[in-house]
This record gives sequence, structure tokens and C-alpha cells, in this order.
Amino acid sequence: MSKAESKAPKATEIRAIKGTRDLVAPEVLLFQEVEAQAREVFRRYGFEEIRTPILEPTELFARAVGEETDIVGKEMFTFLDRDERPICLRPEATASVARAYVEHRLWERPGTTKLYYQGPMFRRERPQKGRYRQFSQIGAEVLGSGLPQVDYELLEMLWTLLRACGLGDAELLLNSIGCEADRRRYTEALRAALRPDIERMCADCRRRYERNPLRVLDCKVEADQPIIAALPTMLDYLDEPCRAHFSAVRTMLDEQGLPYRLAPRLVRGLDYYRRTAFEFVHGALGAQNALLGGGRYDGLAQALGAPAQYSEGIGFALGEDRFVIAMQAAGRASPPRGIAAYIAALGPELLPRALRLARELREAGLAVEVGDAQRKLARQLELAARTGARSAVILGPDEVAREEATLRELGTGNQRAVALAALAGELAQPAKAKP
RNA sequence: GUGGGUGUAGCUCAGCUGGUAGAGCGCUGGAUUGUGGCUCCAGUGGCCGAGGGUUCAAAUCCCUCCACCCACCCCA
Repeated sequence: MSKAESKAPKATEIRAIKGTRDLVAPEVLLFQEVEAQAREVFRRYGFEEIRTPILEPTELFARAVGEETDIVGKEMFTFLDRDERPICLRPEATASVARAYVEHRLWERPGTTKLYYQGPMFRRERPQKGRYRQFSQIGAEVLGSGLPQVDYELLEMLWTLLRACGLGDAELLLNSIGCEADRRRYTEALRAALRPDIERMCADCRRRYERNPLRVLDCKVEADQPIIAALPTMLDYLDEPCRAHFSAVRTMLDEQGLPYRLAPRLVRGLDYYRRTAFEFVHGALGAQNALLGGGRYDGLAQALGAPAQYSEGIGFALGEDRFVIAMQAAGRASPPRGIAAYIAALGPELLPRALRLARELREAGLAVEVGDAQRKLARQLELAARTGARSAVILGPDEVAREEATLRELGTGNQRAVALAALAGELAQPAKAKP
């Protein structure tokens, strides 16, 4: 290459779009881990997977999540399709699941509908720790039952999942935000209680006072706290059915010994929530401390076209990106690569034999890596050790002449001659012994 | 959308009051012929985020822009 060429201006590097990122090892292994644990736990609780489109009509979220919410109002990636219809990248999946529930009349199938999902969601917010414009959620929804026991079982399932992932030290915050009428009465009560003090509160609270007084409750400004502490609590405004429902859920949690903290100030941001609302928080997450949130949304399915008697629902969404941060903070290590054997052939003329051996071992179910046969043995062994292989299979002219290989355990350095035909069996042993 | 912080080799960072760049790790090769994780040696690699200004001279001072991070709002 000439100097002129090397000095040519470099094309500007193409980079991932703001708020999106590439996930590679070791991080991606933890994502796989959460997903695997979730699948297993969900299976035990009778959930089946649903895969809904990433693209949806914008209208769906406007109707289900609420026109006035931040998510719909300013955070959706929405655009006009070629036929001029507004479509968007889904900002969450509960609305999609409810849409599918209605579209396929899933209530006509026997039993309660229990569905889980996993996949990317999109919100156009300013990125920060644990918050991305494309992020992954795992969630589950129970549709067609309003029994308190369903709420209880869902929370129990979540505790199981958290523990399986090493996050048993998370905290469950629990509240009931009542039904629509309760919320209206409470909102009025809040406004009335705030009226004398509102001028002394922070600018955000003054704005919330107008738009959504419930939000005043989770204001973090120190000076406002005494005022907030004196405000009436939602729980005093629940009507009898809502109060009974909430009390039944709490009784079950107490009976079964599952911990939670009553959080009368916990408010959910999406319009469709009713009654039970919850959040699991974890200390490792900085400002975005919600690992997972959810609640009951009776009536959502009806708003999308389901018959009233089948429109009860409850679900949650778990932020995988945040979950993984918490797992790392909890010292959860990524699982090792698990290469069973690294084949080191000595010289290019032995490469075909090495490839054949690798093929046989792989057919036997073993993870195998083949080294560069032109490199000297020391180098190949070094790479073998550093890629995390459990053992090296040395294939030199001497060994091959006897239809053998030298099997070297990389942890201990012990090695011995093994017949090529017996290698698969030998390599499979330690894997079985592993916990 | 608003605030604050940071931008120097692939990564983590040094470069004081201006004189066109360094370390550690990594990567490549070597320390006699087939044995790694240690050590030693050598090599590789940077228009010092971009553009403009001040100056004899700028990674270092000034301005603008951009990117990333953190926080607010809100949420998973």
C-alpha cells in the first residue's frame, strides 16, 4: 500500500445506534442463563410461550397503554408504513399479548390462559445505566381469571425465578391501586390534601399536581417529603371488593412465608393497571432500581374486544438488561465455555486426521476446537488453556502411527496415551461427573 | 427534552504551568529440535473525538460541534 493510500481519509466508522448495543460473551451468557431459568420456572407454573410481532399498529398502544402516558406520548419509535398507516416498534408486550388473546379468542380454549414471552422492546428515551432504547424483556400474563390466588402464584413464581438466578436478596414492593373509581376518588383526595402546600413544592410536583397527582407520591426531593408523608394513602380509598382482593393476596403471601413490603406510594405508569401493583427492586441498579414490575389489568382485554367475563388479567415484565447487571453485582459468574477438547495436531500433514477426529467427537456430542496445525505445540497448548478447554488432544506422528493420541488434562497437566477409538468415551467421563 | 462528567494505542489509563506522545494489559514472534497457565526479550499498534481560533510552536489554552457515560423526567 502506498503512503497516499494509507493517508486517505478513513470512512467514518458505522456504529450501533444510540441506546442499542451488541451483546457478546461474557454478558450474553448471562442473558441466556436468565432466559433458560425463566423458561424452566414458567414451565412448572403452566405457562406456554407466545411470540408476537415486534411491529404493531401504533393504535394498539395508544388504546391499551394510554394516549397520555410518556411511553406512548413521547417514547415510541413510530412511523408511517408505505400505505400511510402508523406502525411502531413495540414499547412493551402486554398490549400485544392482550391483542393476540382477543384476535384468536384464546378464552375459548380450556382453562386460564397463561402465556410468557421474551424479546426486544423499544423506547426512545435518553439512555442511562440499565436503560436502553432497545432492551430485552421477559414477561408472563395470566388472562381470564381474577382470583387472588392467581396474583399470589405469580408472585411466588417470581420469587422462585429470582432465587434461581441468585437474586433472592431483591425486595418485593406491593400495593393496590384499586379500580378506576377508587383511583378517581383518591386522585381528588390527593389534590385536596395538596392544595394548601402545593406552592411550596418542587416544580415537578406542581406540574404533577395538574397532570397526575399520583406521581407526586414518588417524588424524591428531600424538602417535599414531610408534605408527602402526610398525604392520604391509596389503601384507604379502596372499595370493598378491591380491599378484599388485596387482603386475600396478602394473606396468602403471609401464610406461605413470602416476604414483601407494603408500598402505598408505589404507582404504575401505564394506564391499564388495576388493583394489585408490584415491583421487585435491587440495590445494584443505581437510579433504575426496578428489576421487574407488573400488576393486574382487569378490563384491558375488554377494551380490545374480549367479553367482559374473560377480560381479567395480571402479568409482569422483567428487564433482562437490568437483571443481568444485578446478577453481575451479586457475583454470579458466567458459565465457562465448556470446550471438552482442543485438538493440537503437529504439522499440516496431520490436519486431515485431526479434522476427522474432531468430527467424530462432535458427532458424539462433545464441544471440540481444532488448533492451527502449523503452530508449534507450546503455542497450541497455550491457546487451548486460554480458551477454557478442559483437555488437549495431542496428535503427533508417533501417536497417529499407533492409532492413539496423547490426552492431556489442562487443569492438572496429567497426560496419558488413549486409543483414538476410545477418545470420545474418555472425554465424556468428566462431563458426567460434573454437578 | 434538561443538567453534569468524560473523550490520548484493541482495553484500562499517564502525560504538571504549551515544544507534534508513554505505561500496563492484549496481540505477533522468539528464549535450539513435540508440552500451556510463570518469567525474560523483541515487535505490532495512535491525523491525542471532529472542526475552527490564539501562538514561532497545541494532546496541553479558547470557541463550536459530535460521541459516550451518569442523573432528571419516566419506566423494565
